[in-house]
Amino acid sequence: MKQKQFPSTHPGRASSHPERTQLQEATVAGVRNPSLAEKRREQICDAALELFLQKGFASTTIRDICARSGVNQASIYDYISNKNDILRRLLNQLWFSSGAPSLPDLLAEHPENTLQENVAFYLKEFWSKRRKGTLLAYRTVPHLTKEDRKAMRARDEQFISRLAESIEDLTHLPENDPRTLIVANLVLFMANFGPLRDWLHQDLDNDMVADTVAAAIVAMIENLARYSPEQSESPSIQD
Amino acid sequence: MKQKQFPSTHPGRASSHPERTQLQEATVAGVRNPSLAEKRREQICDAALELFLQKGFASTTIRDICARSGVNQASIYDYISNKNDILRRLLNQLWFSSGAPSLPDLLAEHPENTLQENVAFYLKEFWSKRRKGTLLAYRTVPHLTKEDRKAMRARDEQFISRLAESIEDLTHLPENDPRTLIVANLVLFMANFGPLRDWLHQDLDNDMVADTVAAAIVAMIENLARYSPEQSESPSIQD
DNA sequence: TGTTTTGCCTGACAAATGTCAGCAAATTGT
DNA sequence: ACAATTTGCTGACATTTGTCAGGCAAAACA
Repeated sequence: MKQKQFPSTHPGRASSHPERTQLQEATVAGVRNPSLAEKRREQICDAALELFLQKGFASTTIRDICARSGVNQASIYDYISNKNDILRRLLNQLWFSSGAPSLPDLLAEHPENTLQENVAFYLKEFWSKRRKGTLLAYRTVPHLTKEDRKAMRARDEQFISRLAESIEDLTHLPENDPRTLIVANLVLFMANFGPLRDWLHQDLDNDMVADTVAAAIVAMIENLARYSPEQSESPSIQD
Repeated sequence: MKQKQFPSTHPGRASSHPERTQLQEATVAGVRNPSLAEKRREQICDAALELFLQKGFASTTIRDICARSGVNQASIYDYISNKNDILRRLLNQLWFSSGAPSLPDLLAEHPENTLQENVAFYLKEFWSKRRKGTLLAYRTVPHLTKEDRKAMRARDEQFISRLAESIEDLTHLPENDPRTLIVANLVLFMANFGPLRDWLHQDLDNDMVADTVAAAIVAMIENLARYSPEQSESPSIQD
């Protein structure tokens, strides 16, 4: 109940994993029953997410979260170790393990579709499954530690380099051409387009936006391929 | 010194201007000398901006701002009326009157350049002149009032519809085709690309990114033009 | 039924925060 | 040099905040 126990007090331990694939969650020993603890943590995180998106992290109080989740102000510390811990747990589930697909996987699994179709599908999935994660991440950067930011960037860069490889294949650009990286960045960025802009713009049809953006991405990639050194004439992008 | 005087206590007055073109700044009568007041306000805003971007709005305290700007904790209220007022003043100068050019103007003033050159120039200017404004805006949304958000959106939408008109001209798409609007949105969004992503990615050459993004935008627009109903064969985009 | 365990909650504390009253210091005008 | 005005500042206020100690009731167990 009272005694919390912090993870990896061994200082050398954390850095033995060179790339952490998640953010460190404090282990809290307030409540014995693990399934109950999990259930409460879910309540807490659900409430916190809504509030963080609505009012921002810093001006959401523990009292707000308790009121909304129905958990008592004292009890909450039996399930989470502090306010930042809630944020980390949220990012773990929304940023690191959101159900959003990856474009390279999609291309490999559905070669029967055109590039444009696959990209459009990818965008729609991403926008619906990662909306909140993206919003939360972009808005709470200042409240994250340097290490957490680094872990998040690492995750993104992993996506991006896989994407860059795909683009390399599509365009036949050489491996060291930085433009594949840039375009990969751009694609990921456009995948964020919906969530990030929705505070500004909510009156456009989502599917049509996705289709237009997909067309734009395809045009981008085709344009890159057109100036590839290996194939200067209309390369075969359609797979 | 002590007496503050708040603007437009007449409730009906503010809404007589249908589109406010800035955010409401409280008039503070603490200090008589207007140039001194302006100088102090600048100190305060400069310090506040750095801190807001570093630590976020809510967790930056008035004491932080005072320490950094050299203004006394009590005196600060002789120059600004409250913490939110600082944010509004910052957004007024960084969002509403940043020196960033508009792409339609650029196209009109420099018809001797290619579309790609103009777009690339636009992006570089935007990224350098509007970087902080964009970051600040996107991160502080939750702390703005509904009216303020509306005013900011209005500003953006004004840009976007002018841009959509330009794209209409370039692509010869009909006026009611929503894709021009979507592409205009995308262009503005990509103009935000640099600032927003720099917490994730700082190791790419800025100019090369701008050139590649410009190429992507041009490809997007050409692609749109290619399927325009009026000109189905390679339309003349180069001006 | 009596005891022990487990989860919940009332109440509170120390620290931090936005805000300012009222006075001291400096500047200005004469 | 003096008075009047303008600016700067010490110190403090009421609140809000994150966090928890310690007790209480219900459930599990004997």
